[in-house]
Amino acid sequence: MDSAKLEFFRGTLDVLILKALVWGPLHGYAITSLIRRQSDDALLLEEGTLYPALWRLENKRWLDAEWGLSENNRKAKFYRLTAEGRRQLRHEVKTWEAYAKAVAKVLGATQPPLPEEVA
Amino acid sequence: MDSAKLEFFRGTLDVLILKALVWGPLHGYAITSLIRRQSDDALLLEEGTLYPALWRLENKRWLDAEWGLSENNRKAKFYRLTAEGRRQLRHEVKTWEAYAKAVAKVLGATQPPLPEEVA
DNA sequence: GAACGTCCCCTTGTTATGCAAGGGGGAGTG
DNA sequence: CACTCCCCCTTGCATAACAAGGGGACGTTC
Repeated sequence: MDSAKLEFFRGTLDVLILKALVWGPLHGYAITSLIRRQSDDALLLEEGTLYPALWRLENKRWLDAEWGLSENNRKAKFYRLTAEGRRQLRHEVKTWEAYAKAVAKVLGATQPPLPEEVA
Repeated sequence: MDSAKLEFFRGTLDVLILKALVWGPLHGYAITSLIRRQSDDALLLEEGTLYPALWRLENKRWLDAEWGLSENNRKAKFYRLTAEGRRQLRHEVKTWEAYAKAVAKVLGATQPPLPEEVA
């Protein structure tokens, strides 16, 4: 099947990026690869999606950035979680889990609802 | 915590509506209550969200609608799954499950990625 | 030395979807 | 009478993700 589009799950992007940076400072390209790999190629991040998102998160002080050199000796911008970013990550993970669970409940229902539930 | 906003999970709405109608034809208000109840009040559907969505789904021929009388003897528009809507439901459930699983993989990772995965 | 693939950053324009905030009306209850 | 629940709908807004660009530098291959 087609690789999953993030479009369908707006808001998931932020938490994925925050989570990726838990492993240490990464540049944009590495964030993309990391998320792709850890999701077994299911989550493919467009660059036109990633960079505005990074800017957004940096603007909220959840990330800070610093220019440096990549492993391949190229100019690259490294992003790092701030303390607030770490808090935000915990919060968003909880939000995601609660939401996913709620959706799973509805989608997984195999018993028809009681009549008064429909009324 | 604040009740979950669907905003964070765009696209989930359609599959939830489709699933709700598996139990039989329902009017808009009943769809809202059903989803709310089955999710234990986690998923709250705004009317300004629901009705445009219903129109959209009807337009795609996944639903058809018919005026009738509610359980309380009021004028109400009943929506019903079409055959194509049923197919779509199965498809979207799979998409959701794959996506949720992929996100869970990334968010649930407890081991730092191997260096070459980051490079 | 030209061409190609990989690495790395970014912008602009478009589209869609969910939200907020309205409006209307009818039935039943205190 | 006022109020709450039931039931339908619209308009305007914000914003996130996509598509589709552009740029540059390094390595390897032919």
